[in-house]
Amino acid sequence: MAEDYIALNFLEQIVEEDINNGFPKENLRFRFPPEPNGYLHIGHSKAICISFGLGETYNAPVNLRFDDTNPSKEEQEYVDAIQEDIKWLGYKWDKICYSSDYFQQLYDWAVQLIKDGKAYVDSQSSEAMALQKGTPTEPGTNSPYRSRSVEENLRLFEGMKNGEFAEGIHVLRAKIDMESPNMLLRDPIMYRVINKAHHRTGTAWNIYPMYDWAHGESDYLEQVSHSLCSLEFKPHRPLYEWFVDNIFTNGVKPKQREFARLNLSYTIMSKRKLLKLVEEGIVSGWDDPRMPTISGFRRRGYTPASIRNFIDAVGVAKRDNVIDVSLLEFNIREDLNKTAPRVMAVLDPVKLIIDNYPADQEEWLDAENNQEDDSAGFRKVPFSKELYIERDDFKESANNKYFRLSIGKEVRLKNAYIIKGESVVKDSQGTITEIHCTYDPDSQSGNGTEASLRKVKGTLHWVSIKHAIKAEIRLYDRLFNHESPDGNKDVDFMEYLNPDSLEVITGYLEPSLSDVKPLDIFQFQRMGYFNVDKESTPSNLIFNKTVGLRDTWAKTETKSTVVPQKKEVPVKEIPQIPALNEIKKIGKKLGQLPEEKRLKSIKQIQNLAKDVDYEELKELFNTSAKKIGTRLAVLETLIVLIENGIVSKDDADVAAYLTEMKNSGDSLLEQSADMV
RNA sequence: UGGCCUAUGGUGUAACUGGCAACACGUCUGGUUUUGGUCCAGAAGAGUCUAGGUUCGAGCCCUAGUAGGCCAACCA
Repeated sequence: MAEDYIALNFLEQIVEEDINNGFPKENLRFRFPPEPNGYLHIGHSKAICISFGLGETYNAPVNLRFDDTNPSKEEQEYVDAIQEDIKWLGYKWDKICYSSDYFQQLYDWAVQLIKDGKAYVDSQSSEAMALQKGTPTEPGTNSPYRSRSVEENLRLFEGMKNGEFAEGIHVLRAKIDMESPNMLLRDPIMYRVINKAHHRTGTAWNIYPMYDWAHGESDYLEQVSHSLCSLEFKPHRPLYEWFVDNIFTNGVKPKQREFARLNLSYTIMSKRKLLKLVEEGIVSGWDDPRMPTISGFRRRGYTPASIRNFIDAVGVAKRDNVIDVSLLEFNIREDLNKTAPRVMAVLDPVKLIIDNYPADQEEWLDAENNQEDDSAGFRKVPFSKELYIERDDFKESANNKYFRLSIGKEVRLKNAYIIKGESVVKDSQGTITEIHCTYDPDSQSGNGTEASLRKVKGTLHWVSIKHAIKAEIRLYDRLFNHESPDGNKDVDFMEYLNPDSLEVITGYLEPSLSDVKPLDIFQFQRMGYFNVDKESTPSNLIFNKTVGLRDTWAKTETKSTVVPQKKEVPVKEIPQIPALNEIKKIGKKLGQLPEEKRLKSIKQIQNLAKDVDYEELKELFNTSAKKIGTRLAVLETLIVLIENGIVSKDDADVAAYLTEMKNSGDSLLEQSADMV
């Protein structure tokens, strides 16, 4: 039993428990309930993977339900995009549902609640109602309309439905408890009048249900067993249950449970804010490759597997989290490494001339498509006298940490020959315009000669100038410069926009790339993964940089040049820990530290001690005797306070304490106490 | 000043009815390599927010703090 235990997340444990308690497995049903008012983002993919994932593991149906109860924000475009994204992720829903399908049933139930005396029509302004609602710390007060007769409520509610009232005149409220500590239970609004056409029901309705009234009832109608949502709905749960309990007759009673939503560093996850980026033209659309939307990632070259693996790695729990983008990047690299064909492309070209290669000669050499995949085969790449290589791959003179081309040194041209740097030509500005080299004709890749097997320090990618094809290359950087762009209430997230998030350059590609199709993905060797943009055409090729290769060289290089800049801890503000807490923390291990480290820690403590209040410290005088470390820290702190004249060593409590320490039987304590 | 939730290496998650704090990313070494990629081997990094308590034994249970989050839309 113990060996085959697999760690379940807390939601899986809940389902598992329910099954163990007799809930029939075949009644399991889940749902994903997006509001069609924007595109799905990477945060939604967590919710999708949770509910659809549970569906897969239990072979249970999962509904896709559009939570379309607010006609003023919702559109068909979003309905279509959402479906495409879920399908692309590889999930299949059982039924497509719409909350709007339940408008009539919801209305009938509302009438029933009115008849039961559990709902009433309120006719105050929203301001007046807000006032009566109270605050989180003060109870609310009842509406003067709270005790309207059932008949009047019924008449008014029907009038609302029939369009007899303008928006804002009347609302239907549940009659629960205006004094509840849970604000949501203070007679929540169930229906409001909205005179706007709905994307599905047209003008049939003049009243629309609020989220809380519609959601649980929709779950119940669909017989959803576990309704999983993010943590901010936790306080809604009692309301969810109140509504369901009041209309429940038989069948499965749905159960809401909440998990922490996903946050990604350096990005925002609010649909409202993403919409703003789209509307203000900061990005080209919801699917701009810089957007954290599922469609943006798709366009950027991310694969469904990479996103699902990412979500899997992230886990499910209940605490606030910020996932480092590097985890996402790891997952896309891991997936693409296995599958992406390797090609050669030069993005920042400098001309390389092979002096001893015949001017009129060209060769078509064999190149392996993917060394991670034996079945990927080979292709031909053209080689000639004049090539492009990356400007970064040459230095006139370099130390032996540099594995690339320099004068007098040898490197291999990938899939081709070993060359040796000979000379350079520069323009008047001193910029290198040509690099001249010689090649070893016997060293051709794969021909098995001794020369071809010679080890050289590095290998460069290249393209033959004559054969190269041009392409527009779009390089992306993070959209925001701040780790949590919407984490600061005082600063508008737009201020953190990275002005350099998009760079467009021209790249030179090997000719095998001339017939690519949108969304094809390649590894440009030594550079990164790139995919063909959806706007690309054969006459105007466009590639997106999906993600760079891991680059330990770039890391060591910047490290040695930028040396002193101690990597600034990302802006996340570290709260100032009160000095005494810090001391206690350090003190805890003090007893078991080796001499040298202990002295260092004590120095730290002495430093912090300046900010310690004596009264606070005094409470620690009776720390239990077995906690040597904490006792020592307290003692050292006290000594500083005495030295600074904050407290006298003749003070009764202090003197008693010092005596106790001197006779504590611990050499460290005694030693320190003796110094006073 | 109310209610609810949360607290484990830099980050994220584990630790099954209390039993040597584990995994992944990231970081650092070294090896392999015709990608400074991949792969392989290894290392450092927390003693579980604090203080008490229960227990032979606490990350887990109890009490009290502290810190952070959520809640006062006719949004979802």
